Amino acid sequence: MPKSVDPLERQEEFITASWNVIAREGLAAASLRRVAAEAGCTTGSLTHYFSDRQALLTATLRQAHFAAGMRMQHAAQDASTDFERLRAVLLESLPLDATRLREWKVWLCFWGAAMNDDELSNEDARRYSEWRKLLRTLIAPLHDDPKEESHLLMSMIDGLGLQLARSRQTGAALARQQKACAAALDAYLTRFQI
Amino acid sequence: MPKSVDPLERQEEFITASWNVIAREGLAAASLRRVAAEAGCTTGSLTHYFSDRQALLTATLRQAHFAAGMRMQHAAQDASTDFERLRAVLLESLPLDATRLREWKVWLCFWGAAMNDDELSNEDARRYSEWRKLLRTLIAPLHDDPKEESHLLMSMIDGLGLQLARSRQTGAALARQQKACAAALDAYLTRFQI
DNA sequence: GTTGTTATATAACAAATGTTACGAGTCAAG
DNA sequence: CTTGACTCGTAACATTTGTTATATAACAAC
Repeated sequence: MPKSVDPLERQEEFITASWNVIAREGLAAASLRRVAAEAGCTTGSLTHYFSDRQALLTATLRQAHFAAGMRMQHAAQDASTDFERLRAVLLESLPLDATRLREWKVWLCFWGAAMNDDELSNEDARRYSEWRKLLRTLIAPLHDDPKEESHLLMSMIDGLGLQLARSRQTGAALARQQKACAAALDAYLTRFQI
Repeated sequence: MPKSVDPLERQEEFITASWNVIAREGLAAASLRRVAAEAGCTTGSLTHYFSDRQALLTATLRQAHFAAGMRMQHAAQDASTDFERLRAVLLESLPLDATRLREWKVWLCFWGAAMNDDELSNEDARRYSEWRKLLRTLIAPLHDDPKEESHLLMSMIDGLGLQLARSRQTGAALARQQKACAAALDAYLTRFQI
């Protein structure tokens, strides 16, 4: 009956477009018209797949969280020891390359918006809860107080990531700062005898 | 000649109004009309003191940074030892009461906006630089590598503060979380032998 | 009291936004 | 070939926004 289009695939196209607009121009710039233009069509198509601007933004954040979660899972797979598994996931979570840096910057925009948006706040809380759970699982075999340990470690990761996300450095200076953050993480792990 | 009004005082009234609107309804809601209404007047008066919306927001962030800086300075004063001075400043920097929690939430909004706003980004960078400088000064007499030490410590503070700012807890649960963060800071200081 | 500067309100303007409705086009099922 | 569901572009709508201009009111200097 219909035109042969995979709705799921089409939705993801719009989500990608939305993500790119937000990364390049900020959350406020992600209007329906702007996102539709980025996807190469008009609002008519966009509103056919997302009832609301709200729905589009929520789906965009959710998709990003899902992708990040998959990356974490993948990072945990090829590691021989418990410690190496934890370290691999932590390093994967930091914005140490361009893609993840962009991701952190977009997250930062969403965190600000989530202050006054229940849907975004819920999606944020869900991701946060899963991340905390994963961290506790990874720390459990390494420490006898995984709760406090993961609390501190999660805060450290957030702080290091936030620093890089807010940084205005580019090129070599940025790369140096990213290296310093990775080194800081290792220093933390060493001195905390994890 | 003029109507007897202290321009500086009037500006601060608008800055306070802007701050309150942002804290309550988010950065996007801080339109000229909304801020003017919060201050009990119309845009005519507001634009008389701030040429732009940009100027208003930048001034709002700058004022908040100034106030926070003063608080830090004050917290450092009544401390007997170097360690106590550091600890007092760190505790003052965390969102451990309603006022500072509000402050962190607003900052989070501004950080997101600063991703695509050079003026806000500059003001953010200035504050960040001063905060790092203060931390290094406070750590210097306590540790032989104040640079790396302050880097880790600053990240930890950012992470703990961010966690509280993003938290949706209220009432007793929030108070518990705030206590846990203060305790986590102390645990960090102890185990890092600072 | 006259004058000139300042403070503020009102209003207008174009631009942009979210949302909704409508219509044309597309393609598979019958 | 016809029918009908799905896709999507066009367009209209009321709101809201930043910005600017203008007019009125207040008040100090003289």
